[in-house]
Amino acid sequence: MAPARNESEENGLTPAEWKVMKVVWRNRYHGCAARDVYTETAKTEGWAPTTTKSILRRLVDKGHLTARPVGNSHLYEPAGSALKSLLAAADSLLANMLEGTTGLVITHMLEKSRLTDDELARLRQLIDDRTGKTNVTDKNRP
Amino acid sequence: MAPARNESEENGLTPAEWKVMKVVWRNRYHGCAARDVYTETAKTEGWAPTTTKSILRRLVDKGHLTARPVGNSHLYEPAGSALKSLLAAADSLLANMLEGTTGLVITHMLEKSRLTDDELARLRQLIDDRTGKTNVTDKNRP
DNA sequence: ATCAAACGACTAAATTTGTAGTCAATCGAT
DNA sequence: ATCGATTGACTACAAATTTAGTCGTTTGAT
Repeated sequence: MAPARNESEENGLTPAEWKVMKVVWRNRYHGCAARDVYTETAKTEGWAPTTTKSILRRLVDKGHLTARPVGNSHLYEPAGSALKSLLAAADSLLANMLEGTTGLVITHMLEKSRLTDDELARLRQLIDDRTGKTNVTDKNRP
Repeated sequence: MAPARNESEENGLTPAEWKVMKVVWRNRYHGCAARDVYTETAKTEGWAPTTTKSILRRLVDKGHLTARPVGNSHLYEPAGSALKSLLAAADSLLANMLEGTTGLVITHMLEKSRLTDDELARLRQLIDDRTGKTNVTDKNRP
């Protein structure tokens, strides 16, 4: 016998749920009707409208979205910020790092990203702040 | 009716699978017997030996591990590098980024990591190389 | 007022994941 | 040679995920 419970660590979204959440987050200031989401996911994912609607309902159940009744339909709004979910996903990636991989993975992400000069500068500042305070190879010290 | 196939984008590991893979990767040079893995996961996860063995078998089925028969048991070895899987996981994190989040997420990861000075230096070099080549706010240019 | 379109609730089914039991074969110690 | 421990193969089964259908109700156009 086997009880099963998962939820990908804690607040985890499934891949399909991410796709829906991304649409809602993008439209976070007006909020989304189900239709706004499924017209898009129909194009991008080829999903039937009902598929998207099912996922929306589950996201509400799980507390990732709020649904306010408006007319005959609902207005869906994110319950939390995209950033919070992304940071949580980043944390669970970090949790899987092995010895010596972290730097390489962060490097890889940096390479694949188009950061603005401002973002790069901030990152560089952070690196400067941290250099010398860690885990040094510690050969020669005055 | 509904066919379902998932696999978390492509090569994705489930959370339980990551836990097993991490043990095998850590012992990648000797290889692991099932027992090596389940003594550890029993401690760290509280799993029954059979649970771990099931996951090992599934990982072989999915091609993430190879199993070479040795005596009465098998020697499990990673079919791919940990780094490769981590980079794939990083890519699917990147795929979920929204406008303006990437820098913050990378910053967050950097903050949470203990990189060596060497790694920090490499990262800094990369940042320097990239600064000025992107997405500039583009106000003043000589 | 009528009626088609659309909505959300409910239902459904294949698959995957998590978790573990059973069991025949085998290895190792006696 | 015998027998207990261990192994991997197979089985089990609940919960979660993906994907979508049905249907009563509401709405908007006529």
